[in-house]
Amino acid sequence: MKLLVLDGNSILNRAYYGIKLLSTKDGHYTNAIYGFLTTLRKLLDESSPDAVAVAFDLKAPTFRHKAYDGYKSNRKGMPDELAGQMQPLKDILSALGFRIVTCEGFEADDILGTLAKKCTDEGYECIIATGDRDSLQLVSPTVSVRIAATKFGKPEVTLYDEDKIMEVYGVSPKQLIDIKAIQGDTSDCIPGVPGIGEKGAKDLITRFESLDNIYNNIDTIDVKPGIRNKLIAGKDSAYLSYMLGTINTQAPVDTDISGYVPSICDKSKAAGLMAKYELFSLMEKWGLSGKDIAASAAAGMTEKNDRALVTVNDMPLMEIYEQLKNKTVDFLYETDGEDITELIICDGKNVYSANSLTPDFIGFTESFLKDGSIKKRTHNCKPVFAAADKCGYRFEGLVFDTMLAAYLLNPNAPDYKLERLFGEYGISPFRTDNANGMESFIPLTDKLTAELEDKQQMKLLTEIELPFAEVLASMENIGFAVDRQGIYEYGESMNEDIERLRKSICDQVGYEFNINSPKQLGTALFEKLMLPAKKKTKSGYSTNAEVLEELRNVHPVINDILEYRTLTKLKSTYCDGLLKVIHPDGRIHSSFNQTETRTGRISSTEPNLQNIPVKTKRGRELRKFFTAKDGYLLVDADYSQIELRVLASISNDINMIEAFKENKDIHTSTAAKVFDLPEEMISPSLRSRAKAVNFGIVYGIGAFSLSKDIGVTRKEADTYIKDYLKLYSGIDHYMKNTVEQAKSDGYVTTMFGRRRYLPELAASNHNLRAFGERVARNMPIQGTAADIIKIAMIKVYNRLKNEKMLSRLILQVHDELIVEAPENEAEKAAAILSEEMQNAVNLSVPLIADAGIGKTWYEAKT
DNA sequence: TGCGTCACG
DNA sequence: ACGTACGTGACGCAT
Repeated sequence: MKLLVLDGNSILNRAYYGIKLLSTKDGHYTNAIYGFLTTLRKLLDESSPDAVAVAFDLKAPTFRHKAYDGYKSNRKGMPDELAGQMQPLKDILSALGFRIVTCEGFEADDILGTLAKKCTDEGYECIIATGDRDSLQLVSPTVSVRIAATKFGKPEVTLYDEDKIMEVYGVSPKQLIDIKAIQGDTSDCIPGVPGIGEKGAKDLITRFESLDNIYNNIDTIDVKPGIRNKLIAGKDSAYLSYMLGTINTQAPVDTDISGYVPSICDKSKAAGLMAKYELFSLMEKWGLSGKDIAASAAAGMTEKNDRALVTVNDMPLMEIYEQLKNKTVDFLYETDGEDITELIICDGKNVYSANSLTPDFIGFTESFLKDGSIKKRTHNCKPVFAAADKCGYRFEGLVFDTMLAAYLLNPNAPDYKLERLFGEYGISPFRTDNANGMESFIPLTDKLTAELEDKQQMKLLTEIELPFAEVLASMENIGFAVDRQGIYEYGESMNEDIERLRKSICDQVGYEFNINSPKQLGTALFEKLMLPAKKKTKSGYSTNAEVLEELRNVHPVINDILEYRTLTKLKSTYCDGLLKVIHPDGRIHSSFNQTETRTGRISSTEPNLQNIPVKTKRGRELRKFFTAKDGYLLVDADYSQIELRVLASISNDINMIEAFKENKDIHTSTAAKVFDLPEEMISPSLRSRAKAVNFGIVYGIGAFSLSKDIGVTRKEADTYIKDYLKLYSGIDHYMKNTVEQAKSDGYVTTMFGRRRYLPELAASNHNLRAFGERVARNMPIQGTAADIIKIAMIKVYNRLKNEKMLSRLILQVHDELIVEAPENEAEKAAAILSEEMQNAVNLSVPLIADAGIGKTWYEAKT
């Protein structure tokens, strides 16, 4: 018989602090549960015990042995985010078949000790798993301790047997109590002998074996007089500490070890609970499947899945098409990145499948996709739009997309893979043939539809995200023409300068090193050259531009390093990086991700075309190599101050609305108000301070950061903010109101109903909560602006198609749109672009978007 | 793989 | 008492 005993509290604690906060979409924290269960799984796999007991402290304050007032009084209570995970964990453990042991008046440690002793008495093996080292004293030839920690989200277990303890501590397990009796332990309020610490205690016990030995021979042992005096003075404390430090082995718990053999796992209950807490990755590890979730439907926990679908084989594809006309269907597909290679279509009863080997597949696919009378629901529609676009027709009749729907319901999710969504929404995913893929997909679409309707987000899906996917697909297909030779030569032209700077820097430092390594650079600057180090990072000195900027006048090498950084960044990320992704057609086809950001913006990857340099002269040069193809021009328009205009509108602030209605320069206008000067008196420096405040407001602001940004004292920055919020009292009111609302709802929304859940607002950690409050203030602004430009893009895209123009949208950079237009269409495209951008939505302030035209991005950007 | 850094809105 | 503005992606280094 082999017993595994866990110290539940300490393992839960380690798991909590070892894994970043995870939470379900409705804000329930789950990181500690996750960590505990992965640790337990690892322990079971490693030691295959016959019986398992999980010991927990009871909530009530507990005292070991006789009451002692100071005992554990300085231990902080556990944070709410952890406390809330305790009961769900116990429920899951019970469902998995494990027995939980608690004991009034005794700590988990005592339960471990009691069960370990019983095992020893019975001749059983006992494995203790715990997060802290108090239990090491229990180790014996048949009792081992496994110290469990969670590092980087992964469980780590270290085995401590008698040899290992001797190796690490140089004493036997029992002597650890003697050491602790002298050394004390502040976290457990064990006083020890005042004045003797870890080293002294260890030395004494190594030499004299035990506390008793020391005190029995206190006058004769070979120690310094100071130590002897401290020992004599601390004798009572030492023996009290010995008692406090000794784990009780007589706790009144059930010591019938056979009673801890796990009972049969209640699979549906366990699966239901894991689904409830969205711990899908754990389910597989615990041998639970989608069937178990389905089984938990009986308990009302998850969706039941009892559709009977009929797989239809051998029907000619065109007959299938006839069958589908005017119906609403669900379909799933495969692509090779270019064409659609497989289609599985279900009309609610029959499942039809076809692939590129089926006769007439291409013709069927086109008929099916472009027939708007067939209403379609799918998962991840963008590649379908892209495939249709490549074949020269439009994909029509799309009414639902589970990927986009799930993103709208919760933009915080780790991904939107179908498999994960089946789990999250409690639907059996684990049957593999085509028809049964549908059996899962149909209830998923039904469930997501109901949730979107419940949250009034259906319009957001059908009027924004679905048509927007088509726009993105088109932009990806078209791509952005570049001057390959130009980029190459630009990159080559930097080589000399980079090498010159590298030499100069190494010369000045005095030895050769890799300037690209922040670690080596830190050593060179702050140890070799002895420059004053300002900030530190986790792994050493900080060497970022902000730090270096302050050292500019301290040493001439700094200038060279800053320039070296700029040039190598341009070379590696932009020249080398872009050259790698130019397609044979001479164009760059970035991917636009529609489900990546928490705010509703899109992101751009491989390459990222949303961060092409513009701020510095040298960087901006790169934009001369982003061009229109022969006979075409680029048309570029960007919104002026869209976020502040959105803020003015949603906060309904009269002063800011007024400023925008009069089409004033908002930063000058703000400066005039905050500094109480006429607008003509506003210097560039005052304007730029006001600009920083305006930005800060949008980001959720703090006086410290603002002062750092604009180089004034914290107090001054604080005054600016206060004055600002007094002047724009509507904004002040709106910000307070938004945070309050977010705290009661658990989420914030944009003007168009896009949501972001903010579990951070419930955190007890001050910084995390403050972060949540800033996000609450920022997301509705950034997100509404993102909604608006999406609407504008849909309008521009359709207008260009409807007017039978050859001009096409090719890029969006958050508040900027670029169209590639035939030379003779450019003026008209520019007019359409600014018109549709300005009229995309109706705010209580005007939206302004000015367009520019040029052969390159550099020229076209106004 | 995580970190530090830096490019953009 | 505590740390310090929102949202992204790519690169090179070090582990």
